[in-house]
Amino acid sequence: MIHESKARLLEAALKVIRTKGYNATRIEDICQEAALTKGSFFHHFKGKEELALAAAEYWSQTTGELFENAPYHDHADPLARLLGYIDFRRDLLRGELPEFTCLVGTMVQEIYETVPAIRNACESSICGHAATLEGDIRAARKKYRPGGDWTDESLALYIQSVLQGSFVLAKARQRTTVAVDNLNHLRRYIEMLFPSFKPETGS
Amino acid sequence: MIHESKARLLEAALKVIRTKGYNATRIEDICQEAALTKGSFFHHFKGKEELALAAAEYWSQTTGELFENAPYHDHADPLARLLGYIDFRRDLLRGELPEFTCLVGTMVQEIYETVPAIRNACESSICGHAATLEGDIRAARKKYRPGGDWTDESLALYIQSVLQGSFVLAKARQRTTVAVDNLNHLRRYIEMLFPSFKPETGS
DNA sequence: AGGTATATACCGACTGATTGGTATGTTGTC
DNA sequence: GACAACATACCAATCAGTCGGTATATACCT
Repeated sequence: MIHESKARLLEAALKVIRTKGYNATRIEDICQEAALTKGSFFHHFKGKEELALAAAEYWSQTTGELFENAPYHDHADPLARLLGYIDFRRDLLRGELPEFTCLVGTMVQEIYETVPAIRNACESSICGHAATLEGDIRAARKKYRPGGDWTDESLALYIQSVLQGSFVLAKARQRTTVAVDNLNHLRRYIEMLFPSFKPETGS
Repeated sequence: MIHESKARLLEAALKVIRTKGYNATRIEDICQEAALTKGSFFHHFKGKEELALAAAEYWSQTTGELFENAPYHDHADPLARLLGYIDFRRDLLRGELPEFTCLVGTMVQEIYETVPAIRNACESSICGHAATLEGDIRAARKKYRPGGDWTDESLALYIQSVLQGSFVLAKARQRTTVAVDNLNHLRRYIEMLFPSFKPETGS
């Protein structure tokens, strides 16, 4: 089991980095947010970069669990599961921006050229999550045989791109509505990609 | 007319910020890139924040001109112009990442909560650019009368979101292919949104 | 033409504040 | 007493911003 103070530091890191970005985040900001001191911080982490790696790992795990346990998996139909994922993502767009924004998407923009280790961690996190959608996409394709020249992977990554872009625009506009509208566009696209699919009644 | 050294500093700022992000960019990095000194920098700009605002303004202007003079405006059909824009954006995805990546999209992720003035400038830049698409979208809608519950503005912003998200994913994967695939998905979506449109022959 | 005043453009040494990281504790627990 | 978990004082490096100074150009006066 992970130590409580370490978990507090990681939670604090998520909050501060998602708010101020990685580079502007001072180690003492995180300590303050976690109500601990630098002594404790450097006891648990070698330095800022190791924290970022741990935070990305922690992020992958916690969000992974969130999506694993999400209700959209209950649909019998694979395409319904995929659309359910979109709806679930849309429902997550609540509260303040740093609460629903993506940690690794924020970090990778800053360090993609300068800190390869963090970039790799961000890539794993994003692409690993995208990969969880590929099974349903493949199954939906097999079932509904849609046309079009695209791969399962490219659609999964497209979905993630729309999400990441929605966060950027939401930050620029300081409003959530753009993100909601975008997910509605995305949902419509996926529905149109599978014209032979008839949506179930109900939510 | 803008002073040559000031323009050099702005160009240098674009390059460095797009590579390292805003916060990690040191004023001396920019001076070095521009082959000038801090004395010159502080002669032209009050400080880092004023530089960021000037850079955003400069970015809006130069990219504005690029798109104004782009060939996609030559199409007679408004939807062909919109699709031409997508193709044009796809053709821009050449060279190294910092060369085709968006300055203001990069900056806004870092400072959206901490520097309102820069955030406003980024919002203006992105939304101002998006607004240049709305005319063609509106005209295409009038001409082709598509169904669906969406607004001109939301589609324009969706297009920008896909672009911004593509940059994030491209940075994470260190490859351009994701971005190209995404624009192909986006193009397909727009084509499907307007089912009564028959694409012209040719490019 | 010569002289001088003023402003712009630029240089580079310096400073003060910040901050990542360290070193040295102190406390609690097995 | 040994070690983990934290605290605190401190150090060294970095960097935004300052400041005094130089070079060049233009304008104005005599």
